[in-house]
Amino acid sequence: MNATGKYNKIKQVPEPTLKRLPGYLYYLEQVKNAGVLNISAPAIGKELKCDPTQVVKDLAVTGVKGKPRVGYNTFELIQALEDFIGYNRVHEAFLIGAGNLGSALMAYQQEQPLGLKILAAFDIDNNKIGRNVGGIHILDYNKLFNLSGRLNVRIGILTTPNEVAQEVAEDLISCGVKAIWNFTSARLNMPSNIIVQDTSISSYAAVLLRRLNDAADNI
Amino acid sequence: MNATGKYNKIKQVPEPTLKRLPGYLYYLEQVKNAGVLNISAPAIGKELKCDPTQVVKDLAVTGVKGKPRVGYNTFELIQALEDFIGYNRVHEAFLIGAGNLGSALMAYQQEQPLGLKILAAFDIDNNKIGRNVGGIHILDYNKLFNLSGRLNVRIGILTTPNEVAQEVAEDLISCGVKAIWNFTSARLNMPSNIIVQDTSISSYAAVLLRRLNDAADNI
DNA sequence: TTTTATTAAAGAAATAATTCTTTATTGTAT
DNA sequence: ATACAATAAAGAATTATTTCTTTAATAAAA
Repeated sequence: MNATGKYNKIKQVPEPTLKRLPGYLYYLEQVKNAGVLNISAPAIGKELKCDPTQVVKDLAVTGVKGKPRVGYNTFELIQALEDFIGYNRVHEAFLIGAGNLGSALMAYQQEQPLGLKILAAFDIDNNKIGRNVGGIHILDYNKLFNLSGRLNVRIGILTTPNEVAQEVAEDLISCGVKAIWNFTSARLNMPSNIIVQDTSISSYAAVLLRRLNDAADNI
Repeated sequence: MNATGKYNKIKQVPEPTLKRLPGYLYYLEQVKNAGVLNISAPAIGKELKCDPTQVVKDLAVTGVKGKPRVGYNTFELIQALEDFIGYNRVHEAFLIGAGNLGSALMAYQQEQPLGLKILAAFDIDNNKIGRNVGGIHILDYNKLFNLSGRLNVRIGILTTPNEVAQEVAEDLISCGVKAIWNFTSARLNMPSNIIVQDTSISSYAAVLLRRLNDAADNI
């Protein structure tokens, strides 16, 4: 039962749509900076090389209404997309595993906002502990439990070696984390109420390599 | 017309399947190291928390045949997966943009093989040029054209700022690159014969944030 | 040897996502 | 004013992907 008092089916927005939203946002920022007040779905579709009706459907998830012959209000659309994704709220996160990938993410979020604020990073390597990457301190992993008791961090970023991924993920949820952004290749075994977002770089590499191979086969 | 002399529909393997393959491979390596000679689809499915028939369908793309009541030969399956993805061939790549993300990828591929060999990285920043990350030299971007003339590199990894992504991508294809692994948020405008693999970190962040928000709505 | 349980493989059904079609709206031009 | 063209929105059809069902094969047990 939700706030409206009705049992309504939770119609989750499809993942492909969600993934396209930051792309629209990036383009719309450009458009806004160019001083364009209104933009139509066909115009967006043409620029982003995708179907205009798909643009309309994707943008509809934000609830913003466009006007025929005018399009959407650029500013309103940007605002709505940011709201919908969650960029206008503060999402605090811990990062575990300050290796290459972890450090990169810490540095990256400085220049490219991802909508989350990494409060601290944790590692077990004494060479890393105490250092600072992208404004984020790397702390001893043992301090995770103590620190999470005081803060209410709901997002854990997992950039550890594959071997310890499951173990660390379990630690994170025992610290109150509700969503895990998993960059390892390990498939995590988590309770159903925990959100796991797998982002395996090697998966993308595999797709690329295979597609290249397909192309070579069909010359 | 292909090698068999028949016009057969190029049935591309679905992207979701391709993305799952490295996961199987990672798990199978573990299993092999544990000395297990045969493994069944239900066993894999149970461990990886996915449908056993999907495992069967996914593995079928490699052409490996399993035996009823026995499963698949672990070694044969690993070999076939590596072959199918393309890990057993050398895929040379150039990386453009040795910033945070680019450097991370260079360092990362040392410890976590992605099936490709980054021959060199390029940047326009004099502070980066001449340095070495993960065994890869960072060269002046102007040298790209000269170097690509001598080497036959088919993969370009794009980790530049969004603003120059399109321009650099065009340079890459004029250098003979056939596939672009695009880490920027820019939507690239490329000829249809060029393979573009978009891997936007912010897309994943967006999905995670939204799902977390969905969960909060339904408490 | 015969039965039984397990499993891969192939096909069917269901679901999810995209693309296509129609309708209604609205600003612009006549 | 009136007609026209462009466009958002809603729904239908198509396509892709996943899940379910059936079948056939095979090793192990009786």
